[in-house]
Amino acid sequence: MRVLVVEDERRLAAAVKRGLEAGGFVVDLAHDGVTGLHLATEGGYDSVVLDIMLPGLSGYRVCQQLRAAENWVPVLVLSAKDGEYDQADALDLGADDYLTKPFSYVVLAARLRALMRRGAVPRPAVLRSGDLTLDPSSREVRRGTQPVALTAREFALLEFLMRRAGSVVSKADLLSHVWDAGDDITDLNIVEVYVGYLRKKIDGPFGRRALQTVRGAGYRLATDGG
Amino acid sequence: MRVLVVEDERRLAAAVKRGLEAGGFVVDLAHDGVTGLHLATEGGYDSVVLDIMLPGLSGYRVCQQLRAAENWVPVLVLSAKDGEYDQADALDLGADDYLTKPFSYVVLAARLRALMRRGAVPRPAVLRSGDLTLDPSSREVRRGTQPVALTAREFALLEFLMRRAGSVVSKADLLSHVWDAGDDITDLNIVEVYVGYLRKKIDGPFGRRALQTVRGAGYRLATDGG
DNA sequence: ATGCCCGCTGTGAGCAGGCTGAGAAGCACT
DNA sequence: AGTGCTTCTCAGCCTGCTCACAGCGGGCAT
Repeated sequence: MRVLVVEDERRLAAAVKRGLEAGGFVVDLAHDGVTGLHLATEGGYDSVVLDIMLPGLSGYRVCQQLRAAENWVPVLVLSAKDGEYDQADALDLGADDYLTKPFSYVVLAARLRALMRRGAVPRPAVLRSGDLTLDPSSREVRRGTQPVALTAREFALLEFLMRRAGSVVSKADLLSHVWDAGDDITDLNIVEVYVGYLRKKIDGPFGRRALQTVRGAGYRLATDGG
Repeated sequence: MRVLVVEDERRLAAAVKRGLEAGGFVVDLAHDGVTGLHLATEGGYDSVVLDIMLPGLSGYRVCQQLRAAENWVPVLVLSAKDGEYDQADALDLGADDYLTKPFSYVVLAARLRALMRRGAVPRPAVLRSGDLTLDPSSREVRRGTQPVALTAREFALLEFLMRRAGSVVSKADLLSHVWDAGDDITDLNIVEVYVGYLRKKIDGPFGRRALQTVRGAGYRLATDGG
């Protein structure tokens, strides 16, 4: 099993290499994002371990570009514990698993094996929940074949919910991810307002309820689109 | 397998030649764009390695002219790591792969082999969206059979949009790709102005809207030409 | 049954994003 | 120098998005 490890801190990289080799992997190293991306695109790896903080091209970008090039090699992202990014962001960008530093090589190896067992699973470029589809690149949303016109904010909200379809997302989460965290907006009502707008547009006038309220917890987008 | 390497820096060119010959390729060198273009047009190569920064005729122009002459030999473009151009530009102009310096000869050789395995893939010489056509080599644009006269800037803008027809392109992207990145132009209004010019020319006076505004995101050229 | 939250929605102000007309500056060609 | 075209800046306008607010209603606990 060949693994590519992309990590700029040389000592850590070497340690990971040794750790994984001890676990029976064949390991190649890259010390910056650009090299990493090229080696990964080159193909031939069964999985890629990707640091987020990289000089030049960040791990996120690497992952994003890999997926954009339709390369579905399993990617495990490493991040510093106190990083500004979180798991959700990494998974959104097409990573398959996530580990915060410091971590144990045993755990890393085990997760890699799990990923590889699953193999390279293509993720469609378009999000789908039942007959509701959202294409991030063209910014088009359809209910069945019927196009749905959304404003920028509504679109961002729906995209976020669809990426987490099936799980409950709290209003605070939505506020911080869809409304640019760090702003001094704290009134959660705005989320309720936009959920209302969205419902009007994606659930027909009758009864459908793709976007469910989970009282006291948040909202959940039905995986079957309502 | 015969490869033409076009690279003005003699030492690097010689090194690449040695590296590829070690990998079993037969290598010819050209040290400037004009010679490179002649040798490549001459034919007989299974692939071409093309530096971007070349005296006289840039690698981009060489590639463009090759394709305009319906020569579909696989082209791999080399660029300096900090170059102002990016992968997308190279691929847009008809290159088949892209590598930033510094690179390893092993990787270069592997990629060339992959390219040759794929062989020469003709790309349509003319871009089309519905009844809107744009021919990059003759610089002609037609709506149906009706020719449309565009200025240089309008043409560049339309070409860029047509290469990404169906996806939303942000104004910032347009600004950096159509208006020569690196300039200190930051006022996005110029994009709006040119979109206006373009619409006047490619959408008739009535209702057509090939070039859609996606508020808060950018513009999208309809794949069916409006 | 009652009261209290929590969530929903109608209203309207403010404003950002996008469009356009006018015109200045630059360039090519005569 | 004159003409015509292209490129770009600027300011004003308009649309409709975004958001705060306040009142309403339904569910839940007591």
